[in-house]
Amino acid sequence: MHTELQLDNQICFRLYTAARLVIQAYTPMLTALGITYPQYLVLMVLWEKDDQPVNDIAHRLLLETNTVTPLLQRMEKLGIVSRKKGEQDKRQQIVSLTKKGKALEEEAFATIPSGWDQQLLACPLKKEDYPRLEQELDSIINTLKK
Amino acid sequence: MHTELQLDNQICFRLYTAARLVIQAYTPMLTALGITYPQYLVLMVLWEKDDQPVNDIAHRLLLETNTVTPLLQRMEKLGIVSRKKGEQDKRQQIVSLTKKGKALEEEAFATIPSGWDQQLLACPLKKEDYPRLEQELDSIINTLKK
DNA sequence: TTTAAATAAATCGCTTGCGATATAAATTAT
DNA sequence: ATAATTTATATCGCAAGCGATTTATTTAAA
Repeated sequence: MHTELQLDNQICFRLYTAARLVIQAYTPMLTALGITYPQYLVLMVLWEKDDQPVNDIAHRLLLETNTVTPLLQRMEKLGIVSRKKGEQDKRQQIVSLTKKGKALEEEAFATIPSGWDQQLLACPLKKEDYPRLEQELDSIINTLKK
Repeated sequence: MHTELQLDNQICFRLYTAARLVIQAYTPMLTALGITYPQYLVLMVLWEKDDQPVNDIAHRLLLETNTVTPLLQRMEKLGIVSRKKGEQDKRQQIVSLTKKGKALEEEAFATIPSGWDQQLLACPLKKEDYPRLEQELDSIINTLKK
């Protein structure tokens, strides 16, 4: 019986589970908007700065282009982004928000932050605990990203 | 520009990213053992207690059986677990470690804990920070699980 | 300049994760 | 006991993730 190999001692299992459950908690709100969680992430990137090449979006999300390209293709089919070949660098695909993609920002703002607060009402984690938690997650992320 | 909808303010994005990167850090060690991360989770459950029905494994991992069943089928094909119909309750499938599945515990113990420590050498998170981090993740998990 | 190396996306194959549904066995209700 | 309900798995379809490879374009080198 190796305690290092017990599920209860695994920070990784907690991260994996917390991430899944938090995404599940977002899902009903996102489904109402017609999008998935990774699509929501792409939208947040583009709401911050429109007209970005695939690579920049992928880097911002710490994902590979072989994940992001199909994601963007699905989003294009949904009519929330458009893609066009880059002017200076023809290898690039510049991704832009459509009118529908831009409109989703207000829809998301109207439902998601408040809905999320609801979900955490019963959580013993207090508002003042979040900054440290975020910092600690960031230090894990920064240590492991290449 | 809604700050609530910025990527940098999303605890969820941090959890999602940290989980992915930590799993990526485990992957080379697991690949050497011939398994994936979710398969490793199932093995940890069975190393703790062998001969469990699918449902118990799924509950322990907070996963649905429609995720766990195919996972177990792949593990059976790999020869690390076996499944047999339950004696008392014939609806159940009792999952057991094979000799190979049991042997993997020592192999994992020999490589994974030390390999993981290596990965985090450069991480500013100190050993004494982990218990609180684990507690905070647990309170998120416990709040969101049904 | 012509070639070689690097870069940006895309494609392929496979494993997860999960909503929805189906099937079989056990439990409860009538 | 027979029917209705619940429970344990399994199956199906689709969206991610990601390793590996491919294609097009750009940059660097010979």
